[in-house]
Amino acid sequence: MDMENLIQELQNRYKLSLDSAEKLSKVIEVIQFQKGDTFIRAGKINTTEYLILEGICRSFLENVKGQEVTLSFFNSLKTISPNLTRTKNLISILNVQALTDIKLASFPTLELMRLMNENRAIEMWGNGILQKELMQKVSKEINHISLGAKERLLTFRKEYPLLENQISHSYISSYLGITNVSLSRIRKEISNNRT
Amino acid sequence: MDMENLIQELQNRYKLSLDSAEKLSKVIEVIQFQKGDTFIRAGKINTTEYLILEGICRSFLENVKGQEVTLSFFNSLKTISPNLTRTKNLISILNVQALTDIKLASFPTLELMRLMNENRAIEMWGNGILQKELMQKVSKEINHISLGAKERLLTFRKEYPLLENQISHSYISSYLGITNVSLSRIRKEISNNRT
DNA sequence: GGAAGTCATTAACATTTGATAAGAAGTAAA
DNA sequence: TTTACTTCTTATCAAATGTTAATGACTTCC
Repeated sequence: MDMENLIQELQNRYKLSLDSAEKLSKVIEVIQFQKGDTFIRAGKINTTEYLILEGICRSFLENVKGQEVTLSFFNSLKTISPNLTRTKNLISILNVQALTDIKLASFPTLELMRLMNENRAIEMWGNGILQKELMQKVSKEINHISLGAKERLLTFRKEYPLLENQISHSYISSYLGITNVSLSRIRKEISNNRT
Repeated sequence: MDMENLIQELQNRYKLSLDSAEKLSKVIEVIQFQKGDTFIRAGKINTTEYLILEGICRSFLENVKGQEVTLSFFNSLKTISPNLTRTKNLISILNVQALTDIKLASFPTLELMRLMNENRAIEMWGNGILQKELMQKVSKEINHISLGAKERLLTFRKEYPLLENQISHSYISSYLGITNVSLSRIRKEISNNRT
């Protein structure tokens, strides 16, 4: 993505004036991580906004048994905001990890808030992100309760097309809440039925 | 609950001054519903906050198969989750139903907002409760993915003590994501092991 | 008190998913 | 190319959960 497109993206995404978007673009730092890197950690302070330019990430947490549970995936042009991950005191409650080599546009949340200027706008922006996330969670919860593993995989494919061929399947199974072996079995069942 | 306690409850819950809490208490309307009544409906406008004085409610939604999925329970002296967390553009995104005869203290969300502004008590109050709600959802999601039905029932019992003896079990099974028959079987297993 | 209805339990069987282990396919390093 | 390593697949068996149906307990209504 070139600079002009990026500025337009910022304008749309954060409802900024052209002027503000240009200012924001000046403080943007493009950073890269390697496949496997966990760049936001639960329990650590996180005050940076990320826009994915290339690659795929996941958010995850450990359960009581020490297994990692994948909560959601982020791919190109998705944002990862501290609004999603942090508590009041700026501490992140979840981990975010690169599943491929990734390139991110990053900038301090504070800078964005400064440019948004009005408190009302900042609050609505943050609330909007959270509300959207909540609705997604409700939807995932209902899916998970109502559907069997096979149907959940089909739903996953609709929601994240292509992803199944781009990342390790263990992340997908921990997202679906099944074992790797079950995932493999279900993949086979589905492909057999499609014949 | 007498008026004095109610006012104190409002103060704590919404971080209002005594004065503001008293003002709020003046616009409170106490309403009653019968067991089974669904008094907040998905898709309908809702602009009201509720505090449960007596009884038990649940929030729920229909899944694609037409079955009702219970999202959470609310019992005495809990607020039904704040309007902000269950509406989008004033439209409710879920149903709330009385599971016993209930008595509610209700007041307009707008009035609460007005009083909060007056206090300038908490900017970002909404952000805080949305985040709290989100964390609860994340926690339930991880539980549901990581634990078997028996462990989920035990978790449910810790989170909602007594509830199991006060409401129809079909609501509990639809909350846990299992069938009524499985719930009954698991109850028996647990009580046998406790011997 | 009896009849009808609802709900929880139990049983028998089917299906799904997990656990373990072994093999196959792909990838990276020597 | 060989070796080692990881990941996905496949097979077998065990455990958990769903389905269906019958029964008993309890309420409600007449």
